[in-house]
Amino acid sequence: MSDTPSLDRASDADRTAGSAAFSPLYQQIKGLLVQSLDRGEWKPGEAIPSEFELAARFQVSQGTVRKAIDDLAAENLLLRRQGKGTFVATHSEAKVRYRFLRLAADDGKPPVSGSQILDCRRVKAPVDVARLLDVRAADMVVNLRRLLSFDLTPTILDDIWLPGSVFRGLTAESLARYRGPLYGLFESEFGVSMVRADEKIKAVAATAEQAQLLKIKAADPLLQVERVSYTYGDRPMELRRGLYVTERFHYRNSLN
Amino acid sequence: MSDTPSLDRASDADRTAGSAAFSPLYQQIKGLLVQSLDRGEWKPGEAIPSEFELAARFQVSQGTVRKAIDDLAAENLLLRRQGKGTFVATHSEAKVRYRFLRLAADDGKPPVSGSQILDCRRVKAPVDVARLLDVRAADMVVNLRRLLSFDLTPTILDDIWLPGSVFRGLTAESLARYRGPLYGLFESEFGVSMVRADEKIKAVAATAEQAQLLKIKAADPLLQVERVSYTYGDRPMELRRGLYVTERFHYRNSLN
DNA sequence: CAGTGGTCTAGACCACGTG
DNA sequence: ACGTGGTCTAGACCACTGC
Repeated sequence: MSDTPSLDRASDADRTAGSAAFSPLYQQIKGLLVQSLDRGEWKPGEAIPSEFELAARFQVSQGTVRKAIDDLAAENLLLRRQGKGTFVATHSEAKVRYRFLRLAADDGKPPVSGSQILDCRRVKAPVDVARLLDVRAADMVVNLRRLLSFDLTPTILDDIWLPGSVFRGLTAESLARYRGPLYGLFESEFGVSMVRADEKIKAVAATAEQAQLLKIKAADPLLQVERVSYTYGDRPMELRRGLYVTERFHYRNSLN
Repeated sequence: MSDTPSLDRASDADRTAGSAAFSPLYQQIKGLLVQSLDRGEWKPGEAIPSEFELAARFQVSQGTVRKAIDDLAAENLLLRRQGKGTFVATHSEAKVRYRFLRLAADDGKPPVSGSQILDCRRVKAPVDVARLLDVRAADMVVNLRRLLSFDLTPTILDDIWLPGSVFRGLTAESLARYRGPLYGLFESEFGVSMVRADEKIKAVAATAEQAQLLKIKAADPLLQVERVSYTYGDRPMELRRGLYVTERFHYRNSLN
């Protein structure tokens, strides 16, 4: 456990020579911290060891550990709290949920939301899904369909795909029992933390079936959002295709 | 010019007492740097003084200046280039343009783009525009409408509003002559650097007029993007309402 | 070779949260 | 009172760029 991990601490000669594998100490520390997060050494919501402890473990100065943590905090993997410690980010926090739930009411009032599971099956991965989730086409995936309502109005129709090898035991029943964000369930039940996601957004016309579920008219405009979510180490863990009714809601975004 | 700006350098006693106006030195430096950027002391694309020069000017250590610059680089106001210096970000760089142009081709090929100015007028600010641009309703604003084509296909219909006091002398003629991104023109001709923007996105059905301009059918789905852009100091400088045809293009986004 | 930003270290002190 | 992260400083050396 507390054996010293091997750092490519280049000698002065190595660095001068510009060895190919050179990378700054703090980035190597960063990698080791992500590995620890990935293997669940510290769980979401828990505190990680103090900067001085980590400095001692890795045999570097506290300042170097600090720079590694600064980076991970900027990437929202960790959360610093002055006087208390540094904590593993979790989707239980409102702040994190907000990063992944971009639909907001036009009038600004936070809506009351409800979820209805339509379907939950295990199937062989379609080729497009397999490609995006980086699994083989023969592999099993979980396909989950649900309808989210905001203020009792059907608003989001989600079609979700998950690698079957990771999400064993995920059933419509366990989902129906669970209250709260799906990503919170993934964390607590399957040890999968979503850290980052890419989205592709289009405007489309509702099909008859979609319109019926969302209680709108066929051919009404819908926001189509295709999301690929990644866990530690940039491994894709979820493909989500959502259709949003944007009559009284909008997708908010910040360009920085 | 080189007179020492006044820093609220709290005495040890002040800091212990927890004076209300306390803010870390590096944040004060950050503020001073933004002021210099705002008043055009260093123009987009130019290098700012070295860390040591700034440290001498502000009477702080180089490390403190570094932290201020780190923050501004993270916010994309500045751009560090090892061995060369630190530069003021500019919309002439592809990297910056990409942050503000989110529409990408589904097949990944970068499209050839063209712009057609439909209209450029000065009018009294409508109330909603005045509110978002933080100007009085009696103030004049520039209203600019244009049609962007990607690969010769009409794709974006923009309705742009700018504060008239800042954008004097902006005419359809000067716009027609200009090649390149609008934000580049704002920088070079009006000294306005766009740094950040907020967007609200919906799916809507095209009106007959919109459909005609975009060469689609009436009621076809369109991506409606309302953007407020901010310059240094979070001052709103542009309201842009865009309608995107997302038949062969999509709006890309990253959730971090 | 000189100048720039990048990394790493070490130490002092402050602010915050908890006993 | 103690331990945490936050700020500030000072100095050494590395990597990259351009003269």
